This record gives sequence, C-alpha cells and structure tokens, in this order.
Amino acid sequence: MISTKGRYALRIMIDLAEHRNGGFIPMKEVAARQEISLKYIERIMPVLTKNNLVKGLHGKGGGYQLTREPDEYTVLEVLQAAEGDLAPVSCLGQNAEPCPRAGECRTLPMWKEYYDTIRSFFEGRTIADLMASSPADNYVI
Amino acid sequence: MISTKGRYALRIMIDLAEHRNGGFIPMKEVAARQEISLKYIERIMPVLTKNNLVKGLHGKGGGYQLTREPDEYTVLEVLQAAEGDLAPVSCLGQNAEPCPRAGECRTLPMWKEYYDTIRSFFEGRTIADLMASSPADNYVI
DNA sequence: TATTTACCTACTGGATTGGTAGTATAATAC
DNA sequence: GTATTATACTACCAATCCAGTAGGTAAATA
Repeated sequence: MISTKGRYALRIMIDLAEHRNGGFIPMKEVAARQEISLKYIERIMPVLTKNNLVKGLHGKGGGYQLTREPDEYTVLEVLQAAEGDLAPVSCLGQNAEPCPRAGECRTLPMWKEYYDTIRSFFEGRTIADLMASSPADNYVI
Repeated sequence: MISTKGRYALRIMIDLAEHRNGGFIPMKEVAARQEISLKYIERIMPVLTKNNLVKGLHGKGGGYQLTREPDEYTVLEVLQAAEGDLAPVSCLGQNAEPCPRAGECRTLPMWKEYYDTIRSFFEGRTIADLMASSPADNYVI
C-alpha cells in the first residue's frame, strides 16, 4: 500500500506546480491548502530535494520550487523518491538477498510482471496529467 | 506490498493443485515441500476454508483439498482471501471513512484507476496459469 | 538583530508482520 | 474406547513500520 508519505509527496508536488510563479513557495502555505501538518511536510521535503525534484531556499522569501516543468515529472519518480522501493513483494526489493527457491518458484514470474505493470502505470503519468485530472472524471455509472 | 500471507497462500494453493489426487493432502507435506513452517500454514488455512477455496478434513487421512479445478481460481480471489483488501491507498479501503477532500483530490482518480489495474492483473490469471509458468520464462536478455 | 524559513534529530503510540506455543476438537484405525 | 493424526483456535511475542510530534539548528532576508 502506498503510504501517506508518497501520497502527500504527490499532492505537494501538484500544489507547487499549480501555484508556481517563478519564486519560492513556503510550505506553510502548502500545509494550509493541503491540510497536511507543516511538521510532517518538513519531513517529506528533504528527500524530494535530495532527489532533485524540488529546490529549497532558506529564510524570508524562501520555500520550495520545482526544478522542472510539471510534465517532466513522472509519478513514478516522485513515488520512488518518497516511498523508496515500490517492489510488490520483498524478494524483489532493492536489497533483498536472493531467494534460494527462485529457480523453482511458480509465482516469481508473476511478481516480476506485476512489478513491471506497476512501474509502467506510474511512469505513464506526469504531474501535469494529475493537475488536469478532475475527480468528476471518475464518476462512472 | 503483498505480505507473506498472500504469497504463501498462493504457493499452498499451487501445491495442492499440483499434488491433487482426489483425496486430502496433509499440510505437513505441503510445509515440507514449500519450506514454510507448518504452524504458520495452519494460521493461513482457516481463512482459505472460510472463503471456500479449500476444504479441510480432520484426523487420519485428513488434510486439505481444492474445491474446484485450478483454472477456476483467479489469483485475485486467493490474494483477497489471504490479504483482505488489496486497496493501494487507505482512502480506497473497505471500511475507510469517506475523505472530505475527495471532491477536489487531484490524485484520487489515479488511485482508482490503479486499483482497477491491480485487480484486472490478478483477475486475469488463474492457479492453473501459475502451475504452467516457469521461472525460466522470465530470463530476458 | 529579529524574523522567517528550511533542515535535522530524536522520540512516541499504535498498528502490522511474521511468526511460535499450547491446547482443543474432530476423524480414523486399531 | 484408546491412540494417533490432523485441523482449528487462542494467546503471545519480538521486530519493524507508520504517522506523526517536539525541539532545536542553520541560513537567508529585512
């Protein structure tokens, strides 16, 4: 399950995209708009900075800004930055020791395919796509 | 992430399918073959029984058997039985209270689409498919 | 110098994971 | 009816993760 960290990271990125004006946007504003605790946002941002998704500036007039255009961020890279690994099973994780049963495992191929499916899904969407998406799109009768 | 419960449940079902002979198969054998602790398997089976995926019989000559043919089980129903909900975000969970931001959430439509993608993926595969799948299938250069 | 903001570290309560231990219950074989 | 085998149930446990909170530091500006 995608945790709040990943979900909030996406919403923060979208917020920064929607309110970008060339300058820096203080997290206080994002926190208010997104109704996420400022303290918790402050824990999420450093990892986004480290992954070069945003740039932070200290002090008055400071805040964060995107480093690229919204359509240049895939959802995948934002989620991976915030969540770490997106592996659906532990044996496919980054630092998983090789499973001794891998050679005979009947389920491993499916998990790999599943992992690919997940990544393609999120790689095929950008922050710009999310900005355009409206919840009403989804009301299907 | 799919936990061991779901992954083991699948492997147990496949094992029961591969060794089915009309009778009941004791979990002791499955545990040995699959290298899963018998005690842990015993914790997984009751929920599979409750969901009518397998049938258990006490005593000598007892064990478990499938209630249908392997191609009549989708991977989805096995995972759902073992894992409960497969919702990728908490706001889409079974007993999640409705999110007050749902109407304006830019990410909700994606999560719903993602949930659908997940379910289709697992609904499109059966236990029989897994029996046929070989790990070697996946060695791509 | 005061204010604002990002950034860092440590802590916490609660839930989940991945089991184990022990016992009860049911079915069969003798 | 007794022993054996096997499922089923309940309780427990250590470790980890989640979702935050608290408090302080560092940097930039006015």
